[in-house]
Amino acid sequence: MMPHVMSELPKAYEPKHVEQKWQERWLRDGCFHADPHSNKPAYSIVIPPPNVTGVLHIGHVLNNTIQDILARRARQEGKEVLWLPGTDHAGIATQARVEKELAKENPPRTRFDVGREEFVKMVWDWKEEHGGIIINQLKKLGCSCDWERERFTMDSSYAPEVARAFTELFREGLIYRGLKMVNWDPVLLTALSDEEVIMTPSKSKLYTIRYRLEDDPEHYLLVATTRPETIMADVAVAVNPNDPRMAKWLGKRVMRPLVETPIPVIADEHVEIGFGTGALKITPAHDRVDFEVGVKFGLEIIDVLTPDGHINCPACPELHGMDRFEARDKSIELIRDKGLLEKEEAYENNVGVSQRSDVPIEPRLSMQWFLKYPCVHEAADAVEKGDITFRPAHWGKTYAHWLESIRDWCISRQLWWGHRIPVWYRKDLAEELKQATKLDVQDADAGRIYVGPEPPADVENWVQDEDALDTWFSSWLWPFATMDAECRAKFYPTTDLVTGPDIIFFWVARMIMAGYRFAGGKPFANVFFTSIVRDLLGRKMSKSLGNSPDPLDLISRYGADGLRFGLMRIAPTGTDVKFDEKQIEEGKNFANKLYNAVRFRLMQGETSTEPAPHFSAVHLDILSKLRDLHEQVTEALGKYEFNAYTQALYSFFWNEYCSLFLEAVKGDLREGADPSARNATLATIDTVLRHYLALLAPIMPHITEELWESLGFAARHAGKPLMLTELPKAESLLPGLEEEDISKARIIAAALYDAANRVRNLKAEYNLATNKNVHLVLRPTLPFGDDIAARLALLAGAKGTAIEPAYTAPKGTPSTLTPLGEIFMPLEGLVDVDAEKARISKELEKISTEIKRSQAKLSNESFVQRAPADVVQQEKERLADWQGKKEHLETMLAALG
RNA sequence: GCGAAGUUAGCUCAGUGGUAGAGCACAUCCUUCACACGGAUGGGGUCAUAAGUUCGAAUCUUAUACUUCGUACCA
Repeated sequence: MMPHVMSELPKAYEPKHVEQKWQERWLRDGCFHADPHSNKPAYSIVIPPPNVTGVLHIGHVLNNTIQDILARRARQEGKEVLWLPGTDHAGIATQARVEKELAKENPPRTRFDVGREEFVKMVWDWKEEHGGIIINQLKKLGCSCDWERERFTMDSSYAPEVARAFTELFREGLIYRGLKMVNWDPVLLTALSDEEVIMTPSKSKLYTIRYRLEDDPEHYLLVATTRPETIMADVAVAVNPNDPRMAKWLGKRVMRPLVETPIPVIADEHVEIGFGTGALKITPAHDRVDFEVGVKFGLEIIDVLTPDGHINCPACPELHGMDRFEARDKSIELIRDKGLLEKEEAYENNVGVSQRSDVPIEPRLSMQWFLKYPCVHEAADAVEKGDITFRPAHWGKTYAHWLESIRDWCISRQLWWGHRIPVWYRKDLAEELKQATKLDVQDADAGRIYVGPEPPADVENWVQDEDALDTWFSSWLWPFATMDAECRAKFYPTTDLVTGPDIIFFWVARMIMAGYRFAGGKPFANVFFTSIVRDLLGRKMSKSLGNSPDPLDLISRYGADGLRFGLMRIAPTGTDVKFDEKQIEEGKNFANKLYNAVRFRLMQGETSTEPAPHFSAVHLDILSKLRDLHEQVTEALGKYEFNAYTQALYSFFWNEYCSLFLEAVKGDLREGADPSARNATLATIDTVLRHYLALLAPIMPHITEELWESLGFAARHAGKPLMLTELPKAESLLPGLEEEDISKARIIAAALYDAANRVRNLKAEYNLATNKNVHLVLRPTLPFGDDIAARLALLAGAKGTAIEPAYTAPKGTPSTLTPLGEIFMPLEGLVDVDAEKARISKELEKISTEIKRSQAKLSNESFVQRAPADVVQQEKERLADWQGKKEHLETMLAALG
């Protein structure tokens, strides 16, 4: 590349075209493709499949950037990498999406108007048309997934796995149909699992109601409730048998306040003595605990609610047909009118809310399919014993706790979109089977029902179950159901799983169980739980709050690389992260810095990949720091510390390379410079860039690829893209050098940079403009190379540095003590003795406090005796250093008179 | 109720026993031929509070307060 061409490059980096170009090229060249026949060691990740209805949000960016870093780094390390992408059919969300479209039609329609078959077809059509959105967004982020292997949880290759899993678990007796209390969503009209119900503290009222004694209406029992609208379904009042105040009521009967009927007072330990009035109304149809009590006492179950949450109680015409919340107020009105309301008070309790529809769920007695979880012990052991590693480790506790108190999973949903339950009922027994309170493998053996991945041969004599399976019943198979036999042989179990801790039960725990049950072992070796991204007020990102930044918008303004880098830089390993767009801007600024540093190199002519000859301490210094960077990067990634990884890359490049090294060597590149200095500097730059771009590539894949090519490095690797080029070895830096020489060089370089800082500082103290060219005189105390004085002048913004071991400064000349030696800054005719006196006095003051502190420490007997020798030694040196400075300043002050 | 994580500069966060850090923001200066998406300098912190362990604590222990999350059958 010719210099004059490069200098025509724009001054600011424009990510848009570069990123698009490389995304296309990577795809064109099949760079993301995983080869199951490769003899390289395998590295694999399956993507947590986003909902097919989803659009990319900032959580996805965090999650997938991490996966991409891991995958890209693994490729550089010579692994055969599979990152398997795909989407989840997301039963409820997707069905709701299409139902919404139907409702918008004129006239509006429901799925029942359309019919099951037609409706499912409509959802498929919708999926084909809109389902690719999030996949395309992931591509824009630069994700290096093997897109040829994109999977969908309802693919023709995936669905049979789901049915097979169901069938096997059924045959094993782990799946059964039963009439049980479930969480019922009155809006979506389906059962939900316990995990889909969010317990939400909410403000409600606690009503205390009088239940009159059957034989003696003047006396009444007080009962507290938050749900008076279900009072017509009361079948008993329970008190604690150990409650002395309640003993007299036992065996009596009281009148139910609405739809008046006598009901018994029974004794049950469930009732807490100190709470409320000590008496609990028992409504078995509408409360989980009450249901258990009802079963225990053989009580009647009276259901007074319709599936959609309206009162169904013709015996109470005032409430019949009313919405459950309106009925709550109305029922209290009726009770008050009867003089049966003792009091009402404000109250806060936990209400179960549907995760999907956001309305309070109803406990409801319902016929559903349930799963007793398989391989619970194996799953618990795997994490407990470290066969699967959780990071951060503390999530293991949450996981173990859930497994300990695990309850059967309600897996049937009253939906149409999803995997239909692979169960068929004999037509001639249909009515009988419908009523059966329990169906299991015995009924299949008896030929009453049929369960299998394929429909029964004489399907016309059977009728299939209407329900679909919970979406998670398909996603829990994801790590292996997405792979064919060949792929499984190479890539299962997967290496890493990267996901949010919010789906530890929904997904992670269930996948582990499924792995042991169906795939012969754990599904992954490591789980990395990301932080949850919040807004600056600490709130969760949500559509309704409108606080969720659009990643596509961020990409268009900061570049995908900038977004990735900025986000990683603030993503801590264990806690939540507050999203601040300023941080993303940092990522963009960094990309620009990198681009310009490379542009600067390109202006100097062609690059080479020859090893760098070492000309000066500054060259050795930067190469040695680069070697450290290799180590830091490897260590940080090994510990999944992505912010440490990013921070190390950032500070090496910006501070060490650009601010110090490049500024120190610029003189070598100017006209008339020593040719060997020029060669050494260019070769060092090329070496640094070659290694650095490779280290940075996993997190900023596009810009590094572009610069790698511009610098001509790709051409030297047979045109291979950086992403497929093996990582340069740290050991190739500084070959054949003694560590002692390297550390000497680092000491000199550090002294140089420190001295430059002190001079700049001195200039600022004298209010000299940065661009004011002063002269420096150095009285050296450290042996260093010939080039150092010139570099000092360059770094400090001086015209030159004269080395004069016997220099005597004119009175009042500003000076500073540096590790290189004493540096004077003669100012022609501008010496302000008073100002200099003041400056020195101020500095002396600071130093005195440091000396005092240090002396106090060293005169402490127990410190000197008990602290390790090196710490004491260090403290002594520190004190000596301060004292030297003090003497120097005092001499100067004295000289000023 | 129980459990977990957190509390460090105005903001977002690093920092696990030995002189408190980064970036942003702020103030002053600089458009010097890679970069103003930049450079230089500077101000700014009783490391939530209290007690303890230690020669020495942001760091280890314990308690307290607050924040967030998970979990529990409280009408």
